[in-house]
Amino acid sequence: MRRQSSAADGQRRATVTDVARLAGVSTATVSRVLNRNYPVATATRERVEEAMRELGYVVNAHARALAGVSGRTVGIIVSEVIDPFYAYIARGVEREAALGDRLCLVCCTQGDPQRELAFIELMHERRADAVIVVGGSFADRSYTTELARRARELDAGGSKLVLCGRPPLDEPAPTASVEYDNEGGAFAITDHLLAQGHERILYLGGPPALSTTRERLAGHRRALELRGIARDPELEQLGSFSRAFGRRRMAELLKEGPEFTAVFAANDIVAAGAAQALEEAGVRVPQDMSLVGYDDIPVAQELRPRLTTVHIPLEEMGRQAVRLAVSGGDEDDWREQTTGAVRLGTHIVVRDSVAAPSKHARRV
Amino acid sequence: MRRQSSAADGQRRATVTDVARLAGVSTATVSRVLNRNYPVATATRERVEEAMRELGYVVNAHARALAGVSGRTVGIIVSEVIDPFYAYIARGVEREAALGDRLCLVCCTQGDPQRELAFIELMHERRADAVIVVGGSFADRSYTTELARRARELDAGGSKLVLCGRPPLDEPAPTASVEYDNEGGAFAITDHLLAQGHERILYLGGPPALSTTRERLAGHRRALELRGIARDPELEQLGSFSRAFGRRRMAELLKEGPEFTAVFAANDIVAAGAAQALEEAGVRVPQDMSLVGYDDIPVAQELRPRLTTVHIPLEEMGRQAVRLAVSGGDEDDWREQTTGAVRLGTHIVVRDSVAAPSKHARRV
DNA sequence: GTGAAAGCGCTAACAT
DNA sequence: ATGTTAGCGCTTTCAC
Repeated sequence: MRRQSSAADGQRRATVTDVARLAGVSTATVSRVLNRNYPVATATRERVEEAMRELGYVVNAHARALAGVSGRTVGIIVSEVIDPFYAYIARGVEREAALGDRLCLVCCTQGDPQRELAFIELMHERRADAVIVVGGSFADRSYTTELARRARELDAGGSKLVLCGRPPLDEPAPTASVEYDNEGGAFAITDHLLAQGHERILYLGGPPALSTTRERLAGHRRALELRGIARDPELEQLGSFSRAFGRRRMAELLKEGPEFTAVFAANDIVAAGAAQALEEAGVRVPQDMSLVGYDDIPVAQELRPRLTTVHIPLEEMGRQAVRLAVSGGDEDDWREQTTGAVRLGTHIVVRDSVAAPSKHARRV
Repeated sequence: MRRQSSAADGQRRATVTDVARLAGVSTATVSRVLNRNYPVATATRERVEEAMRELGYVVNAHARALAGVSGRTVGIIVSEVIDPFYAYIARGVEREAALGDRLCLVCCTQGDPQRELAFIELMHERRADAVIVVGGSFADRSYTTELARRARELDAGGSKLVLCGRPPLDEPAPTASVEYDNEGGAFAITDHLLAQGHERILYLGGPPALSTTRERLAGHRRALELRGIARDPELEQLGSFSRAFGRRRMAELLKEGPEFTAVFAANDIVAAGAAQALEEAGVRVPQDMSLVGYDDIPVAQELRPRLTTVHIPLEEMGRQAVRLAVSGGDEDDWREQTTGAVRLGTHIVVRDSVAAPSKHARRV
């Protein structure tokens, strides 16, 4: 015997057939009142609706999807939902999806590329209209190949893989992408520091292999070069994006490291950690040391002094990601291949954590 | 003609039938290698797997669900994903769901009860194994009735509605619930203030009609009573849970309001706003004014002075919510009705924002 | 305006 | 170990 319901006892949900019988009509009619996409006599409609109410009928989205209508779902894959960077993007995705009457399937990789791949597959199985992978990626050859394969499979089914906040695949593959001017933001904020007279700037944090780090570092270096400042490897202290890293490394460097008058933290979280280390070491910001971050998440405004950082239109990125992937909701596709790409701007927001370098030695 | 695919061109995804044909076996066999729940000759299995690879076959979760297997989905409804309170719970839900190979459907109500109801329906349509509604609720009669109805419908289908961080429905309904000792936490932290000698404590923020507010306020009042301190309506300044509210109302009260030596912000966000107003008014924390919050989200540690607040096991609440709802994954139900309820403890975490009231007038 | 019937892709008896 | 087949619940021609 087939298991009718997953619960302990064998209740059965009402189906269109039940509704049809009770209302004395055919299932086709029930379907028509359900979808209100076809004329149905008012009297009939009311009888059907009454029957549905009486039976506590709830349409089965799986059956509906199987019968050919879109599942109205978009998948979003982030590394961590409590990280504001991802959370804001997720919010944009959710809101835009909701506008198109879509629900979001979300999952967290916790930074594991293998999980990311597995989740893409899971969402494909669920026939998501789009699968949005968010955040930087590691430049691993076999990983990229796998990703491209998934993109092709998805595309072959009329779905789309969207890269959000990461560079396109080397390999050609049918993906859409939403980027932000990462390199430009890093360039701008470094230049801001340079303009204040800083020449020895510490770049702190960020996983070395992550695209996000590579791009920010590239912008930073370009700004240095443009002002004719030699790059000092000792001043590039990569690591991770954690608060703990920012605090620990900053403390170590303060104790025994190269000279510098400003810190460019790879993101605001790292900046928060660095700020704490600075505070604990009695180094005043910005008088003794300037500090900037990246991302402009809420903590930047909570720190004292308030953190000068680079703003990224995170929520908008999320929105664009779904717009790019789902061509106009119910309407028929207005273009052959919607394999688009958008690139949003970033800009620095000046707050209180930067000042001209102090004349005195910064070493305590 | 039926629309085979939603994309511009009419590609068709490979199905079990295609795989079966290419591998020269029956669809049953394909299904068997797919679910690895039945013996299949190694040679056959390899042939089938090869065929799948060749065809880029990806199983259709809808068809599978329709054929009787669980959709392996849990729904979670929060008011806002970027709010750490919800985000941490969501993380717990996601992680626990992932352990059972389930994906999360998440959506945001932005505080609108109507949207909440609508989302529950949507998730029911998708046959989620459980639907978890997170956060406080408004004590609206008709809303409660509707919620109870949804709970019954869900239950009738073998699914479950889980109330997470909110009190049970007045009306009897088949729901599971995960609560935290909200009243107790409020009692404890108020008592902490009282023990330091504060007698005039301002309770600031929180929507008056929200269950969360009611419970916290109740704990606050109980602590006052127990110490024989008369309650002063002027010292209960409810409002919202926003940072902006905390800042604005605090500023107003500082200018022209009742006397008080300590502030109990309804949550950490409000506390952050209040802290800013205090800072702007030149009132020092904790020397001139003590300040506490509720929730223990990251900002509490970022504020200076670090905020004394009440810790809630948010992530654990999320985990419990799914455990309660999904009885042991694949195994058959080991109990009749899993309509359980758990209540987790809260505790205050003492940091640096509280001191004994100053002898001098606090008014500036 | 409404009904009959053919699938959609998969799983699970039931045979063999 | 593998094949046959009957649904799962819905939408959608095609008739009437």
